[in-house]
Amino acid sequence: MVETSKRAYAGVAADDRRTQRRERLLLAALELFTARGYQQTKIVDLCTAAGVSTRNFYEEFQAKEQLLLILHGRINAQAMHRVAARLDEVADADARTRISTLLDVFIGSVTADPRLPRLNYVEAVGVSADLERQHQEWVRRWADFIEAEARRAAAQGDAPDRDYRLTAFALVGAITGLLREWQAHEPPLEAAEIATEIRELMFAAITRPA
Amino acid sequence: MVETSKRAYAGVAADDRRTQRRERLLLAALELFTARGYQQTKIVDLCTAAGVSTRNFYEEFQAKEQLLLILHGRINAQAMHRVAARLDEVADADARTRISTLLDVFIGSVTADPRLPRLNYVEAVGVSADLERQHQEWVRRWADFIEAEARRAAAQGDAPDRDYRLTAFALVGAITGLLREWQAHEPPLEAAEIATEIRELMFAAITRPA
DNA sequence: ATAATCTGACAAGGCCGATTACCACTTTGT
DNA sequence: ACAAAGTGGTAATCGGCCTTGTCAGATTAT
Repeated sequence: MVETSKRAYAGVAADDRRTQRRERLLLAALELFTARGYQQTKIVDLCTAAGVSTRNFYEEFQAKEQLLLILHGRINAQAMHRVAARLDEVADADARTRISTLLDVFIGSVTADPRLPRLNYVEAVGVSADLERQHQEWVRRWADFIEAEARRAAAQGDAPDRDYRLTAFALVGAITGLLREWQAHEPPLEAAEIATEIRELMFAAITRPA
Repeated sequence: MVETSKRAYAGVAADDRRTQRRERLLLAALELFTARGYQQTKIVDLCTAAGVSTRNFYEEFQAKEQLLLILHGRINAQAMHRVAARLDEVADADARTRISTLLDVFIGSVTADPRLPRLNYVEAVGVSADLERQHQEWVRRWADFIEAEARRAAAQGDAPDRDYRLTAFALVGAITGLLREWQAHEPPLEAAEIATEIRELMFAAITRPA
């Protein structure tokens, strides 16, 4: 498809320049998709903002949707990576501590930049079947995560022993909904209050009598 | 813009035929938007499915988006109307009964046809600024509703006296998330189980200690 | 220095779909 | 029955934007 370049150019290896262009295009996509909307963003706009030519665009990506898929995946993957890493550090803490940690890290990761929840919970919705599949896959993973914590709490006697599948889905929805609201609400909501609300809600949901 | 017709035609008043065409177009829109996706649905597709000409389309609507706005508004309005009516019937019941009623009616109304949640929670997301505004407006109304029930529960001593604003938003998100999952999940989820989960979650969220 | 190679800007081609002009046909009032 | 008015389908127009071809200039190896 794209020929591999043979030699360095402008002092930088060709591959390096290509990855730089990729990143600049992804950056521009995050900015424009969330500012004007995904549909409203034209490929020329992306290229102008990224400082590359339309020709370059097609050397790196097949279509606009690919940018959205990559960004959506990255945002989720980065958040999950951070959460998992942090949870490892509190491996043998009690349920309440672990759940608090999980949520603080997640909310912190996604509210660091308002464009992140905007992209994931607004712009990336209903775009294509592929994107819907990817969304569902991530919802499943997050639900697995929450379910595992609930089971852990149950094993420690802090929660009843029951099926937490739907509870996990509901909690993912609650988080998503609050973050979608957060990035659009006027006047602005406090990220810290969102985190508190979610923490209390999740704790109540898990410890409620079966 | 559109001239008012002066006299009856084909045995039916012109206005009647127009409203019939409107309804057929809206029906076709609900079907096609949820089956192929909003963006993928072309105006000619709508006209073919509804059995009207493209000419007729522009006599009734300014643009495709208007159909989406109307459908989105209708689905919400109808659900809210049913919920409100039903809640009036149990005006002096206890908090638990009222919340159960609220949720059963709502979930029942929206899961009666899988296309409804699909349209409202997938296809109508991130389409335009107008639609986002309308979405936010409905989220606000539903949150008001839930908040009012929570306050009522607090007044009856069934829940602590605190600020329920964020809890209400979170619960709207939980419902939305579960319904979005419901309409896409393979194998299918049971609407009744969704209703149960939401009921217990909401009850736990409201009665949790402040 | 020069040929070979690579790069990026520009613009033209081409497609798709929204919008409207036209016109043949149907219905109604006299 | 006939003229006036209303109607709806077809097809042509129009514009936007994705996609790729071209070419002049920059860079490198010999």
